[in-house]
Amino acid sequence: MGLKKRRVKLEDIARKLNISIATVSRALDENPRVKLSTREKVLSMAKLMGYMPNQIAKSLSSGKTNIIGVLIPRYDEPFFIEVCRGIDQYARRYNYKILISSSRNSYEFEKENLISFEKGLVDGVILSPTHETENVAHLNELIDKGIPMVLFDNIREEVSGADHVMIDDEKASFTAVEFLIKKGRKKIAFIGGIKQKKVFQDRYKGYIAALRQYNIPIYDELILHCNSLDREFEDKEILSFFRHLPIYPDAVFACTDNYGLLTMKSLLKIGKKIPEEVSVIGFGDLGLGEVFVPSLTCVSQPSFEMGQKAAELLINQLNESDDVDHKKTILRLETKLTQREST
Amino acid sequence: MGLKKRRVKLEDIARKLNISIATVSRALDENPRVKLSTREKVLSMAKLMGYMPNQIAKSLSSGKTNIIGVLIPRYDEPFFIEVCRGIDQYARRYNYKILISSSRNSYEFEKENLISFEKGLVDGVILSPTHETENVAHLNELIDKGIPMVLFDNIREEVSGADHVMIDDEKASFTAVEFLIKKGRKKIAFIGGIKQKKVFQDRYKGYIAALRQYNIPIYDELILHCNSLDREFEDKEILSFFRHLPIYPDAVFACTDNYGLLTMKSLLKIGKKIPEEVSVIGFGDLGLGEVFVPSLTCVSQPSFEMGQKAAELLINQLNESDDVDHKKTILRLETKLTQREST
DNA sequence: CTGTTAGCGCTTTCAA
DNA sequence: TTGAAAGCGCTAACAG
Repeated sequence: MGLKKRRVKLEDIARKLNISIATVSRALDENPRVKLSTREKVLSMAKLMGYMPNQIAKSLSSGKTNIIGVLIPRYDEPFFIEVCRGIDQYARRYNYKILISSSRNSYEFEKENLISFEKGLVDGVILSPTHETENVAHLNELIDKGIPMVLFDNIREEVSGADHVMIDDEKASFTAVEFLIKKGRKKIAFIGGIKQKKVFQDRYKGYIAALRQYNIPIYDELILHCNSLDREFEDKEILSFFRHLPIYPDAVFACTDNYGLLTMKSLLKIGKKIPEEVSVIGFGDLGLGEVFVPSLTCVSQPSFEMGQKAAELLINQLNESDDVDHKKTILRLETKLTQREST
Repeated sequence: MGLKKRRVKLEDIARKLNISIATVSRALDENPRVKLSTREKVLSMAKLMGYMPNQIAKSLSSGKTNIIGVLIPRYDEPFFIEVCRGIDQYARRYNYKILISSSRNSYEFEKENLISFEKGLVDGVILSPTHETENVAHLNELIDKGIPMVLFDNIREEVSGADHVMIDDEKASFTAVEFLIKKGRKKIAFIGGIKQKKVFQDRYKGYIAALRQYNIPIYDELILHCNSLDREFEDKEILSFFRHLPIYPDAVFACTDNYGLLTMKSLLKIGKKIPEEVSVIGFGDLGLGEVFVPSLTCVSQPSFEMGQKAAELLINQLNESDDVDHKKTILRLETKLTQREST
């Protein structure tokens, strides 16, 4: 207690062994250019003295931090957490750590966070731009400064220097709505998210495309683009939507699981039977839908895998030599429809 | 493109302005010992040249990284994410970033992660030990090496050098069960978590204490200590428990919200009416319980605040001078019972 | 108010 | 196979 022992460093080991710092460094690196006996001496002395390398010094010297910056729009969205888990799992294998930040759905915070990523703490960045992000100059700037980037979820194809990981939202939605149609549903409501987000635009397109293809009438009154960014307000917005419908849907396609659950909650409140009177499909599939009674049929999105793939792409970029121009990769992952009790 | 511009550094600005690096450094620091005109020159030149400080170099030189390491047992538990949000929100105000890792409920991974925290990347650590963690030597070791630590959730009072943030689990449970008793319930089941976790032990104690105090019989058959560490198995374990009960409870006190939801799901499956035939109370309160139909009454735990407080305590420690011995703080936060439809 | 200089702990040429 | 020494970019003590 109190006797704050100074950290052991290479120099200490070197002195103890009467050899140079360079040799100690090499030995610890398992560099074959060190005599085996020397290496062993160093290794055991290091252990004996409780040597612990200084990551910061290493980074300064090597120019690599082995940290990946991850920027998500919000923490309280299981999808993003799941993606982070995937990133973490993959990154860990390659000795990278992840530094997660939230842009809290704000373009300003996003910029702020990216600036802090510019300060050399991270080797690369994985991010999902906020819905507010119209101008992507800050992203391109970062890339120009030589910081590799991978985008996922709300991707922006204009960012030509970044890799992209996505799903085919339009197709997935089409399939989900088609499924409802084939079950004989004719008045299918749509609960979408913030219109500025590409994923929501695409899911809407898929919905419309399916209705068109099967000649199902499109009722504007059955379409809601949920604008709330806050759990609490989403709740109210959706409940109020279902309370005041002029015509009643026999199915609902919701653009997220959470919307799907809130939809079911609203319907149950109003006294509708699910799925007898109304079928409901969600989007995401992160465990919540499974617990609910009735459990929620939904488009299963490979969130964890998205994270893994994003990490893989980023680490690949990090290993590319600096002087070849990066050729952009766009990865489209598969989704599937998971059928449960709500349809 | 391609022309990977070298990063601007202090030296570049200094040379351009024909002044010393030190002056540039001071000017950028808003150090008052720099003539105003010089500072302005430096500032505008820095902006002009697109200077961005190198965080790593700063850290090496200053001995501070402004990073807080956070170690949680798992990511897929909203409680931990919420705590992280709290930490993040507070830390951010003091210019700290957080580096989150998961020990994946394993003692070995916990040790591994702590070792990586020893490498100088973080200034301090906030953690919730895993249930497997019996020996806490690795925690004390880290503290001895001068790395401040704050424990939360599954705290270990033996770790005398760390601050603790907790709630009074026993009291909170007592109150919850008492509430059920006062509603006239007499056969109250208990769904607990891993027995090795202090929080679950305490919640169990509170449950027993309440029953004793009100002379309610304790049925061993109505007590389940859920051992699963995995969402999927928890589900099965609980469903099977309720399927095979010899006597039927008129209330259930579940030690987490998730258990509460799974309990309701099981009960609904079996055809029980909630709350008419069985009341259910959960523990945590992180939004899920609110969506479910019926919504879940539960003990509201201030998760976000726990994070904030943990960060506050840690940052306080970081600001203490190194040579005074740290006096341990134990913070106990308030819980409350949030009544919803399930009781 | 400003400059000089010695580190921070490690990596990595270059020589020996 | 090893060592000496020059950085990596920044801070801070000291001198002026």
